[in-house]
Amino acid sequence: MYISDRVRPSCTECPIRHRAVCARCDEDELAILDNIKSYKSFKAGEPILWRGDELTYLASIVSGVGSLGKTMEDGRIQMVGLLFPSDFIGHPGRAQIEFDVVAVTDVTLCCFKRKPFEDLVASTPHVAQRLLEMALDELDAARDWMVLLGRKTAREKIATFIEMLIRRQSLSDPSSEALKVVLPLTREEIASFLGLTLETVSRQLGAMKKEGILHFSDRRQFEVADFDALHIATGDDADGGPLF
Amino acid sequence: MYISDRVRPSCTECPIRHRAVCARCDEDELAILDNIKSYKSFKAGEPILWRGDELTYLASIVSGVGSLGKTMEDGRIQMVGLLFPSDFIGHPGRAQIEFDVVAVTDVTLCCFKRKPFEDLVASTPHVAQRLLEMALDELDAARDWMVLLGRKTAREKIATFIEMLIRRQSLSDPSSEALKVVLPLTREEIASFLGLTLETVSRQLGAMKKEGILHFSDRRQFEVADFDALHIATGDDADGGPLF
DNA sequence: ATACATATTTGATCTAAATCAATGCAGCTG
DNA sequence: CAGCTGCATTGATTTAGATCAAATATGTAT
Repeated sequence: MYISDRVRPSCTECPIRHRAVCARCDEDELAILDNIKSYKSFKAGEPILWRGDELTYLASIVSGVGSLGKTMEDGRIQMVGLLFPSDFIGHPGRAQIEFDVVAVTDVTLCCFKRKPFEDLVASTPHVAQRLLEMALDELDAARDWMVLLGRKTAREKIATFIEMLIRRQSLSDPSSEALKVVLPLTREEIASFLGLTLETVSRQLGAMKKEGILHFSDRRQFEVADFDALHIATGDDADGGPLF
Repeated sequence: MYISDRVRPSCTECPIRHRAVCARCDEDELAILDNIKSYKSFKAGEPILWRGDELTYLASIVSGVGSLGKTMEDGRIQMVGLLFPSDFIGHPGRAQIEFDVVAVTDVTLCCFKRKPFEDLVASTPHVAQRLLEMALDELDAARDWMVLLGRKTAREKIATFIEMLIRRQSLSDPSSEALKVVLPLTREEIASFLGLTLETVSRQLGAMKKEGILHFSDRRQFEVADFDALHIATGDDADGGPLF
């Protein structure tokens, strides 16, 4: 199975502190980060930030899964990203956030005070470069997701989503059995992520179960029994770029 | 009408050289950039880069309009961005490009040799920071576009697209009459950008003409006669974030 | 002008997925 | 254990937009 080494190669380094950012930091820089950090926890379902909120902190996810999304005036929701451990929240250099951040499962964040963090970015070129790399990875991932939203069928969306979950799960826990998948999201949340409705998600998962591609042990837990069929169903070519 | 000052505020500065990157460069840095730059031109319709191409240059658009997109195995195409003057092509720190770049109109690029450009980024913190800002702007724009692709109706997509064009046109040419729009794209290209088919694009434009929202002087040129109606049709709230 | 290629419009039909509407199934709580 | 409450499935129906199919401009080359 294809696992990208391009997506946040540093995310298993520096496991205790703030993995995403500090990959190349020396002890002095780590000390600064430690000084301005604090941990915060959120229960599943709780909003973390709302569109337009003033950002006094930037944060990186320590544990749990969050979502980044936008709600339209009439209530339609589109998720634009899932936040896994080591993912970053907030833009250095921006005082506001443009999207809603919600805790999907219980979430723990490592928060950095914005002002001193930005000072560190300004005075430490390799941190700026690391953040640039991360932003560019996310930009590519967002664009791949645009292809999914604009052109893929329901089946292809679901298959792609499952492949992405597998990739992210084995990245954050390389010891885990690769083909056992735990869905952190409800059908409705999956639907908001894929630009579908919850019924369509349910039907497609049901169909893939009936076809023997997935073996469910529970409504939120299954094993991929036929990875080739799953991959073919994504509509991507063999080495299709990594999504998230 | 709402014009964002967040989108590339520097794009009218430094008009002769390479506006996007050099906003804060001093004369020495500009000299380095001048040294490693060269101009290249492409005719409308020509491919500029293909997915997987080795990048020996990074570039910024001087004139014309380009597109960034991905083609699926079976030929389905999704554009993931339009490239206007001052937009940047290629990721510093990446040897390959993940998307197809095509000249939509005749295009002139200002190309920088990759290696020395990356050296400049590494040794010049404010350039890295500028690139980070640009990447984060594009990331927000890409995410807003995900909302469009995942949740908006055909009508909303078209209206949003026209608003975006107005914004970009008046950014690159503030003297232009804001509500006169020249479509640089064919119906088919608009469709690939919006996740629609060309017939649907044609029908929606036709309907907006009949409803008096747009006055066409030519198939590729029209005036927005009723901006409020257009904005309402986007489905965004009043101060809806800037798209591209 | 004539012919040809390329965009565009317009109409008729089809279909994937949305919507509407129950019903089923866990995990909790009292 | 009975009764909620919040997911999840399943079925019937509708519909926005895709697909299929001409017809009509527009532009360019001969």
